[in-house]
Amino acid sequence: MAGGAPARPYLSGLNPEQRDAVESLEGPLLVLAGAGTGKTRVLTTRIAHILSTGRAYPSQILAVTFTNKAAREMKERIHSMVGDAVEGMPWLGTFHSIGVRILRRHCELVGLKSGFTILDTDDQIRLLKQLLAAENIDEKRWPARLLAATIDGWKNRGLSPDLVQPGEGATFANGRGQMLYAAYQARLKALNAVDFGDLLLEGIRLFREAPDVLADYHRRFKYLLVDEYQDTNVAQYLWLRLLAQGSRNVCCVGDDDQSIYGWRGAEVDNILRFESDFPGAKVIRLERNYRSTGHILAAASHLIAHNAGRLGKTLFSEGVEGEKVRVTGAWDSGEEARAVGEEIETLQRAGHALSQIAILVRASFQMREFEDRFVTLGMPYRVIGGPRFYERAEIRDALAYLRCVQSASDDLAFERIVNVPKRGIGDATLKQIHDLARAAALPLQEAARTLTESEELKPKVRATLRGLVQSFDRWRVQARQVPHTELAEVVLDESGYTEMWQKDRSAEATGRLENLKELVRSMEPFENLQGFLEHISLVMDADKGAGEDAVQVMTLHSAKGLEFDTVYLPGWEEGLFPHQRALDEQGKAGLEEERRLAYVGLTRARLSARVYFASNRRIHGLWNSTLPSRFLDELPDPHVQVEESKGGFGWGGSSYGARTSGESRFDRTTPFASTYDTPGWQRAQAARTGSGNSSSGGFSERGRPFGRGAGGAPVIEGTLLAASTGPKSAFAMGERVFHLKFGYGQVTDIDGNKLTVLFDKAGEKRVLESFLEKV
DNA sequence: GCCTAGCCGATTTTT
DNA sequence: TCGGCTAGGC
Repeated sequence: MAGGAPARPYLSGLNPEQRDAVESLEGPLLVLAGAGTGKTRVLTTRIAHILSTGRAYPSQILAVTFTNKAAREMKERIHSMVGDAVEGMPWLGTFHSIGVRILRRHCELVGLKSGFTILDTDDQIRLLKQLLAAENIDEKRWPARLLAATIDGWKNRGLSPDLVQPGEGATFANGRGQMLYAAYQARLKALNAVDFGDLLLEGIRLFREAPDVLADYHRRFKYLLVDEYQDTNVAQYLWLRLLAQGSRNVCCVGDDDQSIYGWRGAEVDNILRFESDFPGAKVIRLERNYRSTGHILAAASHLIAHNAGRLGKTLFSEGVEGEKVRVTGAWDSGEEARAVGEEIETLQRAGHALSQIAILVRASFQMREFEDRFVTLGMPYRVIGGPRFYERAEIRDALAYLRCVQSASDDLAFERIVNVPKRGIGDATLKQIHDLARAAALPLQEAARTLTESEELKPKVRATLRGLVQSFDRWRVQARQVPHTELAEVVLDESGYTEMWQKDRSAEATGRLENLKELVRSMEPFENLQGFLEHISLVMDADKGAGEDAVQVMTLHSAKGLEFDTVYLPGWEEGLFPHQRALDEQGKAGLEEERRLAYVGLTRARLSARVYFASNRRIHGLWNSTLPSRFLDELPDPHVQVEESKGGFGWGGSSYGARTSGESRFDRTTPFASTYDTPGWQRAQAARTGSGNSSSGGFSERGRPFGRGAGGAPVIEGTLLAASTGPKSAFAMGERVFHLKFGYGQVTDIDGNKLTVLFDKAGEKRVLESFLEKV
């Protein structure tokens, strides 16, 4: 086979480094893949290469990602290269889904029974609340959330209760943290349940305590691949290292400059240490960027160069220089949103696809202002992130019902729905059920049954509780007779759950009912209820409405791995970005992670990156005067263009031209001199709203100083508007031009900064001048 | 057992 | 400023 060297079409089109990364199959390999350097392509091609050279069967490849989305995409891309062979890759998935898969096969070895349940954060917190109550710990002072986070932190670091340092265990509830952790683990075992952290931790324990099991996996996995290695935490690292000790053919792909999840346990150290962890490891750097234009790449590279402790990469591109990174100051967050909204309208009129425009914010509260603006403008937008489908209350309630049907011993599920919809079974009754359950060592459902057979409950409560228990009995019988989707409908109807939302007059109720229908629909591909439930806790994200043409609004964190033609980066102000808390809690490390976040933001842009900052922002309801982010000063002059916000009031600082040494480009040169209730401000407010009512605005009573300096742009709106109409086009009719996406073409019409170009390949398009290069 | 007024806290998020 | 959660009244 090797001699015949059949044509390998998938290898063509790879650059030399990428090709090296694909073909270096033996031994440990670290691929340092900068932003936009074709990392996913390398991973998927490598798998295709392993398969098509016959070095391993699909079932002998372990490929791990962090998110289901990444796993799905990888699967799709491999499929497009090697076809159905990918169907035989059971070990392509997230750390957690592979973790469960392994645990399910050997659960008895770690003290779990088959069919154990996986708790999500919500269940986890309810469990911890019970523990805290049992220990008489004031939940006000020591919230269950905090304990959950602490325990998660320990699990992320691979620490079981006995390994937690006594000093650390003392941090929660006056030294009872460790004890609570141990108690929590004991409760989980009793419930035959695990949480997300356990999926890895118990796996590690399994491998350590059952060497023959580990050896079996060593024989099985000939090749291991890990995506986003910079995001792995200690537990994932340990888990992986144990598995990789077999073949040692482990390939980790990542970018230390894009490590932005330190706060949830990711250890950049894992990637920095790779070479010492895996002696003889080969390191390949992917530095050729295929995504962004020259100015954007240069700006991002200079920014990230301010971080110490990097492995260091120098990204370069062979593309056009493109447009400079634009930095725009706005007076306040409202003006920021208005300016962005206006720009997007212009782009839209020029034929720019809205789905190729993204607004990336540091914190989700920033989204609101943009949403409000878009609603006013009638601009289609889509918020990415937020509560996911399976996290919604109605979905979890529905799932809890189904879990109760599936397993009469699922206490957490029973507890969740015993009084949803309200049936008059309150805390007092629940406590009785609990007490009996504990005393008789029964599941809650059985304890409830026993209780209804006694005289202890009031007749009314007794009847409803008995009704519920009998319903579950009935549904369990039906589960064996009707398809699981039908069963779900029956359960939701007969339990009164659907009715509860039908009666609800609130705005969200219709959406919730929709979601319930969607849930039932999503059950269809599964064979039975059990199969569905096993899957649901780990893999359930509805990627609905991805196709529509709308502006994408999301946090910087959720933008990682994505790319857009035009990216807006608002809110670059000290305190917000870098975020004050990151600085307070993590110091220099926090600052560097924030800087990586800025780097991630900039490198999402293909053609245009537009940074904004506001001089005034409302935080927790109070107006604060803010300073431009230090990151702005770290953007190199030659690649940046600084502007005042159009059609507004600017940011109130000096003009940016005169920068003397040591001084920020954005330092204010004039001290605060005025207040919100100056005639100028009121006139401006009136002009802006068009109402002419000078008492509108609502800021005046605060009497905050504002920083409009004499050196700033003119205050009168009209002046700036006139200026923003812009100079004549730099292009001439008939001129040859280049566009990064459409290629070469000829200018056929000029309308301000919007040009019509007849492209050689793409035909006639209306495009913005800034996307064009002279040739 | 349910309803509602007041209090507290308010980055980032996957599984 | 706003929303989620808790305690206390009915």
